[in-house]
Amino acid sequence: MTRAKAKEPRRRTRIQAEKEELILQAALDVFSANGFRGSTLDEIADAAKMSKPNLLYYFATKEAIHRELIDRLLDTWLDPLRAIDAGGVPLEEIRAYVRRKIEMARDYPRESRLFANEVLRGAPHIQSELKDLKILVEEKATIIREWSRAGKLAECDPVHLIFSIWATTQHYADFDVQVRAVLGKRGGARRFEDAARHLDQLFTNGLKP
Amino acid sequence: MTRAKAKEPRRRTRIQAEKEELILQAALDVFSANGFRGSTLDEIADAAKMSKPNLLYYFATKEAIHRELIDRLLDTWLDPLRAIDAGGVPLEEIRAYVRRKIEMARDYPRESRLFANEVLRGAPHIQSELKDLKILVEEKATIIREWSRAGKLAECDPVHLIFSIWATTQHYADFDVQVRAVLGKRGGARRFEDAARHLDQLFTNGLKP
DNA sequence: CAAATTTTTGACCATTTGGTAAAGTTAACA
DNA sequence: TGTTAACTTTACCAAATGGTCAAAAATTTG
Repeated sequence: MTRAKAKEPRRRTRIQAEKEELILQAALDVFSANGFRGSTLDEIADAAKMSKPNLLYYFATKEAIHRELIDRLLDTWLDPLRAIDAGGVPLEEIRAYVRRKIEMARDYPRESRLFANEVLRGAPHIQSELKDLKILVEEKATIIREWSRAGKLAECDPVHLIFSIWATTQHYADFDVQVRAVLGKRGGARRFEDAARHLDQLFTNGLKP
Repeated sequence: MTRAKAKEPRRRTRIQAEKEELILQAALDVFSANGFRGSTLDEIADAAKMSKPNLLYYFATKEAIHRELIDRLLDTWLDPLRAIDAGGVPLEEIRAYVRRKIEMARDYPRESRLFANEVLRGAPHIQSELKDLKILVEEKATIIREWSRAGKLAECDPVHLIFSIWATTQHYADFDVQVRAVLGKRGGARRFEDAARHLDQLFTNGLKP
């Protein structure tokens, strides 16, 4: 007995899996560059090399595509933060977190921009996710606060510290055009290495000579 | 003799000045929240409480409104950076720059978001301005490099340091929704003060205990 | 292979979009 | 105050937009 009722939903076909992935990649390009409202189904369909009705065969609405992208994004976006280990060496844990975040900015710039776009316009689609985020941040902030209290880390506001790490690292994805314009030729491929070295130094020692 | 030729352009009327300002304020609200492509003339007209054709009497196109906003923005946006003084006390100059930038994020969040939106989507309208920016950054980077060399400041990559200052401060304007969601009640009004204190500490001393 | 199912297409639609034309209304100045 | 220029409105347009539908083409399955 393989399938009892005809009404039972068929399992996803090979074509479904392939085309859905194709669409999501195309949509990630378009949404991350133009934001939700600034993107059109025609653009996404073009980028995915299929007709608009064909695209709408796989995703019912423009919102549905966007939602799927956001869901996938948030799933992995916070992994580096989750990985902060209360049992580790405090300063090393922070430095490793910064390193992981800058690697994400380098490897997933479109995801970073998708998220930035969303938050910039008031996070209309991720209100509930922001609550989870708050909980996670508070958990890690407590760990960092303990570290400071124990003298393993300089006195600091842990939540604002996390903001600073997000800001400095994601900057290299979100403001990439500006970063490359300012760095000029020098910015070619080395920019993420240079950034990583700079941030490591900054977060560790600051600027006091 | 008050005006020689009839063809000579009349000077701006009171109504022109008022309405143009009204439109620009409305457009700043809309563009900073939705980006250029995501904003509509109808929305801007609504926000400015006038009809769309009336709005187009003052600005020929949607682009014209946006351009005027961008021009005004860039005019003052870089003042804090320009103010860095080679003759000042190095660490104090940097700290003062951070302070000025966080004040701008607090007082001009819409402008910050307008700029962020523009850069996020590849800076299509400010290519030439990015060149000026590069020149200014290089000028100030040279100063900072000298300070480091003279032992007045820790060794650092000056350009990436400027990026870090931009990122950390503008974060409070661009990601305001997220910042407030994570801080919760505590974030009410104190968030900019707390951020200023935190950043001062971070950029001065880093995290090493 | 043929039937059943999935995928793709082309033609279409209502709404929204940026923008125009022309006539009507208000304000300024002589 | 009357005329001229500035301002505002109404009605409108062509193109783009998100989305639908039915039929055709391709694929899977018995």
